[in-house]
Amino acid sequence: MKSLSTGNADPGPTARPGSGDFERDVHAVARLVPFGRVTSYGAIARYLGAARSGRMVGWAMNRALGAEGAVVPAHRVVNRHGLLTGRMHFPTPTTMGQRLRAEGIEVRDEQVVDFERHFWDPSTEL
DNA sequence: AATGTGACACAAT
DNA sequence: TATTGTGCCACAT
Repeated sequence: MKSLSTGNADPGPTARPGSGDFERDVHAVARLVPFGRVTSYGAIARYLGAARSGRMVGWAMNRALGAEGAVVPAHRVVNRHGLLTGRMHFPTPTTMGQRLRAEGIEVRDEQVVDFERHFWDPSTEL
């Protein structure tokens, strides 16, 4: 019985099945990125079967920051060039680079140095 | 309801 | 080689 007065409980925005799975999957992979390593949006998207949906990965990360930025190392996710494209979405534009440096990753001019050396591909490593 | 924008990536020109 | 256009899907206006 519902009895719920008028507006139901409303589990939350975008709580529908399907899209929520994708987002959660992205978070799962992001958490699997080892310390001192980085991956790319495209790599995650491809691993999930959405090779051309890198943008959605970014959106999922954005949500992670507000929801559980502490458990989802979004700073380890950069674009395919190793560029810290998502730095503007962090508390401060420098947070992303600082965190990477704290993990021993060299960051130069908003870009990961030796990106390939630190690159972690879920399709290959996982 | 429709249009525009976006933490990307790739093909075509 | 650089630029432009397209696909992807969700969200903001």
